[in-house]
Amino acid sequence: MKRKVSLKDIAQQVGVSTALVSYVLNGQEKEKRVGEEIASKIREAARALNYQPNQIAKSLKSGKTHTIGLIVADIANPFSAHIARIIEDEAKRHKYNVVFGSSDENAEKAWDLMKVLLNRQIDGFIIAPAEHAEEQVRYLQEHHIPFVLIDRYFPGLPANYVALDNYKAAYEGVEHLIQKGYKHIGMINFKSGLHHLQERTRAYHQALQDFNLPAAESWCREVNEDMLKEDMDQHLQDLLLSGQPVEALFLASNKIAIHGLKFINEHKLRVPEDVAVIGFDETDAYELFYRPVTHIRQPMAEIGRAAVQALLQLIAGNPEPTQLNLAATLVVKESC
Amino acid sequence: MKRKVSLKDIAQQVGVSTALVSYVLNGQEKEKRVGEEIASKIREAARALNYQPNQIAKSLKSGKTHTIGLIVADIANPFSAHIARIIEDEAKRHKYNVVFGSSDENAEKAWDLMKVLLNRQIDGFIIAPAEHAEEQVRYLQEHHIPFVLIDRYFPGLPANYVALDNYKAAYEGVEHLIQKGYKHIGMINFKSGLHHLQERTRAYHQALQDFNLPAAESWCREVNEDMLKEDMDQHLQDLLLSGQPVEALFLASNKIAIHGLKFINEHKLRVPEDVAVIGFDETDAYELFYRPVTHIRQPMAEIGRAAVQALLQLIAGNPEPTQLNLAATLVVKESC
DNA sequence: ATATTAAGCTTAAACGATTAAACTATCAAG
DNA sequence: CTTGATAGTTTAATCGTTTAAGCTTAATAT
Repeated sequence: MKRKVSLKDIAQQVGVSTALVSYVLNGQEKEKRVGEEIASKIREAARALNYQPNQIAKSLKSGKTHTIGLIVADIANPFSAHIARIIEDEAKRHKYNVVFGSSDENAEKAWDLMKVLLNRQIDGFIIAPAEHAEEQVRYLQEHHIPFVLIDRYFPGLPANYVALDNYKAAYEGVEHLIQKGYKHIGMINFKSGLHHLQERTRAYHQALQDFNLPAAESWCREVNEDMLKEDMDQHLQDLLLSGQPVEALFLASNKIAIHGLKFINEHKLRVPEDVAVIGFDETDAYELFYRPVTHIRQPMAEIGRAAVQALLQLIAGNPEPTQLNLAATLVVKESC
Repeated sequence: MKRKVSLKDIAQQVGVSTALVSYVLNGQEKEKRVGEEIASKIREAARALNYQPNQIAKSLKSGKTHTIGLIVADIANPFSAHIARIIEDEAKRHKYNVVFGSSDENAEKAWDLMKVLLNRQIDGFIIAPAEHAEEQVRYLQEHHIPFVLIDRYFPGLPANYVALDNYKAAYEGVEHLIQKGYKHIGMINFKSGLHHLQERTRAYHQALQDFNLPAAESWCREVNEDMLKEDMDQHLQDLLLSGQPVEALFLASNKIAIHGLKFINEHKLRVPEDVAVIGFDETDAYELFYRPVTHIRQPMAEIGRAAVQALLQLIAGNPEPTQLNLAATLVVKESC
């Protein structure tokens, strides 16, 4: 790589010290009263040499990198990709960059990633924490490193977060099924200690109870992320093809829903006649399924923007707590 | 943020110079013959203080950041997200990090991004170039900045790239339709000057000609990326619902295919009876459509890995040219 | 006894920028 | 003719590392 043009080169060319060059190029010529003539010579030379400041050097001096570290749960999930993009855009609006990592729902990997990003002196974090990532959160707090959690948080561990009101969102979803007249309602969720997922299950149970509907334990199933297909097939078999199939199914995430819809296709079940479906999050699949799927949509743009804004506040030294549980939207289509 | 522990702190604690600390922590104690005792004291102190080297300072010194700049065309497209993830993983295997940007198919934005990343002293680029990005490529060449193009390249502009053999891939797709007995075959592609897209159209025409099939100009349509829905609806209306509809449709990208499938759903057309479909790239949609969609799959993992490996070669100073046109796989399902 | 070598450590410059402090020249006021 | 202010510039330290070169001290060879 051709050696880059530095302040020194400009200084030499114009015949001044690097200090002057720095002042001029940072628009401090007034405060530091740099001579008109010299100033324009410097600007001229900078342009001629196509000077590009070395951000590494700048960062070393200032301790600021104007960079946000983003750790998402699984970049292969469109949810993560979408929110990453929003965060990138919002950050860019504020002249911040984003560097990325995916923890793949693995606290260990998330920890490594955090270390790597910290060594790169990022100014703060936006993190979708994995299960068992409490220690990580505490580390950040103890070291006074600005961060905002998104999508998930740990109820026992006060921290800034921007998330969904998962209980309310799920409740409304189940309520919708109930109002449509379904009585035997099943649910599939991830088996996970993550609070935001548990809230969805809690809402499901509560809604059934509030409306005095029958609730069999066997109607609420949990699948392992790492053997999703096998688990899904097993549970769907039980729920949909057994002697007493459920009439409606609440699928508590986009990945779960995708598998569910595939299963339904494969077994030529009719939606909503054989089984009504309601999904969570977004995926092309919902619109593309032969009967577009009613689903619970998260306010992605709001989450992303609020997270960036909260983080930048923190970085600026403004410790206003941000703890948002935003509302979801029920998108009614034809699947129930 | 609490001030971080530096080499100096360790040096002070142990009572030696920073040089020794640096040697020990970089495993040069043998070459630089550091005393056994001191060395272990240094390691001890480093652990006790939880020393994390400041990568910014390291980079400033070495001129290396161990970071690859990745510019994808549109991070919202699963194609980009997927390849980004593969590149990230592969880079990580080689102890490299990846910083990201999305050009949103806009050469201007790509240029800005490149400047930003360059100022951060990334060691090299992997770029999916936007249309009209030739100047950018030339800039990189002139400045001897290591880079590898992916997915697309400019035929007139020799550069390293890892891409698909789009002509062959598309030809095989159309050939498949022909062998299935379809005679009136339409195609929808993006209106774009990008070579890789044009190759798909060229293959379509050539295949029809080679097999002596009728080819009406009006069967090959082009849509604008920025008004995709409107254009698609218009053309699909013409192709599928006119007096003389086509029997089969080659949809030349995942986004185009998704819109196409939605249209087909909305208008209750039967696949493949009313219209056979073949898609390009990957999307959940293909598996999820009520009749799983035959499609042309790109070897994502190979592309990503080859690109990283080629780039690291370049960075290491090894100027072997890499110009790969990899083969696609025809994934046969039930849509034709 | 003297030179040589090796071991074990420190010094200081360098990377590229920022910035407080010092310096010089010019001019005005007392 | 001082003194002081002002404008315009340079000097040098600093951020946290790396690393060539230099410095001791002790051991070994001649």
